[in-house]
Amino acid sequence: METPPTRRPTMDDVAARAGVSRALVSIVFRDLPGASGQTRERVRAVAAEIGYRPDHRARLLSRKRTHLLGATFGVGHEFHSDLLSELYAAAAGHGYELVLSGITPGRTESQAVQELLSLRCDAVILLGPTMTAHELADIAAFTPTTVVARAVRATGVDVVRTDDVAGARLATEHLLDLGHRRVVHIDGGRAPGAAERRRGYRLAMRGADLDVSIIPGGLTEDAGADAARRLLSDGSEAPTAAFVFNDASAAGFLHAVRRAGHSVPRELSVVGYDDSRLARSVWADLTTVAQNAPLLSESAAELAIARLGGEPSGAQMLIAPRLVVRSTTSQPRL
Amino acid sequence: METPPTRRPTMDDVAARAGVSRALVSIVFRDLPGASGQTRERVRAVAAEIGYRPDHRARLLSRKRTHLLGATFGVGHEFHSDLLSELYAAAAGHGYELVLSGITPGRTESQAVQELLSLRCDAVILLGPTMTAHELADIAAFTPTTVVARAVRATGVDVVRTDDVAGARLATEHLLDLGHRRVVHIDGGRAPGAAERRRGYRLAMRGADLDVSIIPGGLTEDAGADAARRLLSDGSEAPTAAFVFNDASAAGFLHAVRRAGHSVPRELSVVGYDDSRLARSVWADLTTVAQNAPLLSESAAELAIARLGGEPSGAQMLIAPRLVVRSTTSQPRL
DNA sequence: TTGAAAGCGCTAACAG
DNA sequence: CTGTTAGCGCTTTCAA
Repeated sequence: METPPTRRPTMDDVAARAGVSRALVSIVFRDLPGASGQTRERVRAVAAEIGYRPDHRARLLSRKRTHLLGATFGVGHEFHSDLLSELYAAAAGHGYELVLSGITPGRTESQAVQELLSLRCDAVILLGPTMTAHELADIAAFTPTTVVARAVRATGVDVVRTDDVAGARLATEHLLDLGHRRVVHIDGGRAPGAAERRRGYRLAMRGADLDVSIIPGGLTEDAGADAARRLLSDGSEAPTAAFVFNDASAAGFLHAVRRAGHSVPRELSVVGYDDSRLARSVWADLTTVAQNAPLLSESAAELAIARLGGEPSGAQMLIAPRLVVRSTTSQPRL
Repeated sequence: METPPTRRPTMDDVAARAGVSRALVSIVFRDLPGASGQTRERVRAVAAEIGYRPDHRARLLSRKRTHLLGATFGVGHEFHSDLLSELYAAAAGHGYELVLSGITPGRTESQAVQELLSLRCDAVILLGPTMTAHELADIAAFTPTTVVARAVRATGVDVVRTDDVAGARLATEHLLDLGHRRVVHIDGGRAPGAAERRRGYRLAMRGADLDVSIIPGGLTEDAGADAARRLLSDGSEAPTAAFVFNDASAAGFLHAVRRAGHSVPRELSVVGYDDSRLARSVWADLTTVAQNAPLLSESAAELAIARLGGEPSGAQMLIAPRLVVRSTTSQPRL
């Protein structure tokens, strides 16, 4: 076993040892034309021998374009993780590298973005940012900026997001198609996407000439459970189906409903939103609406890169979601 | 609104405009002694005015130590997310910066590590790596390496992990303390940690002079459900409690048991492992064993940094887990 | 094909 | 307190 060298080998070391110039080594490592096959092999062999790896920092510094795509994401946010996986693939597919910057309770969105900017990322992709349109515009003034999964209009920023109106329609119309007539919506209050989902629900109900009934909800299991309790103790005519803002809330809702002795889907059908791990669990096995993570990511990467190519900004791209039918929906009991 | 400049301002621009030397600007931005309060203010003001931000790449390149801590993690891995949050805090607390490198289906562990190495991170922290001890040793030969949440012995690498033997004992003894005597363990096969958990279970049972009964399981809900079905259809005397390898498997187990008409915890107590989101859901509300993510992360960061200070490698640090009692365990029915 | 020279934007070590 | 002088390890001309 080799003893660790005091200094990591540099391109010069490789060049010297291989008996060529440093520029040549650079060419070989970037797979550019300008070196004979023989030379290439020799250079690579020498590099491997002395354990040389190109220094990323130096490379970035000397290039005009860094070919770095920066992405901020919520650490622990399930959906962001899905997006990141695809983003890695999309970036690589376009010859870019992805640099991550996580947002945690102790690390603000702004800090996360600043890190990416000081690395001189060519463009930044922000997953579900919560900052103001103004702050976003400030960032976009210096760096091509693409926002994913949030509806905003800010000068200079591109937006890619799921068509939540369509998603809510999909969910609601699924219930209507099954024959339900009294369908309620447990909403997400002021959460991002909540307004769109209410709208989609309303459109579907009105389209079928049915009464709209929106119950205040939230994003958590507790919120869903609360809504269920209120709904069940309500004197009015009981609904036969509910479309809930997201999976977490739907899970709480589901649990409370079953707890109260009602059978799902026999007495009440339930649809969630997000297709999260929870929705897929054997217990919930929830009918839900899935966002198209691969397409969202691919589109975001493409938009960002297009901007680098001089494309004008301001795109607002809507991606269609799809319905995932599981076991919490069925025809209403006669 | 200002038009975006063609070229980002550099330290020289700030220096020129503030009428000072570049070195001074550098001092101001690094908060080093050697500049008057007045000068500091003026420099900062000018910098803000022309929109200057220090260039990270250049900074890294010129420093001997990069003060970068690299971390690889499984994108979408819930527990890794917990660790990352804490790692960000721990790194910042020690004056280091954290660089993330994600592992996805399309991006191997090795690629992820290589990226960190080519950024010249001072040290790398690998969350639950699956590579061989040999591969780990190869990395550690060049860069201080700390492995988190996996039991390995590789020359040059430090390891921080949860004491799974203790965790399994905790879980089993909780059941014994409640008065259970027929306690089975649904194991995790060859998964990391499975051997330790079997061992902890065995120790606890033998310590109480009880019969050991280990049922082959796995890591998924399906595996847990399968194990439950096998257990229930088994002719032998039914157990009153089960300690399951992890929360996912426990959830599947739980569901299958209830499906079969048995009441949890009245007829059968269940304990999981991990304290995942699933365990906390209103539905499962699973008694489980929680790893100490903050301490794991803090320890990993400290070990890594200690190594940079010349500390010898090879530490094997065990962190104590803790029991989280929820609603799936109770005294056995009389 | 190859080599020499000039940066990229910063930090570091000294001399004023 | 301030300025000068070297690099850090690579890419990028431009000539040979």
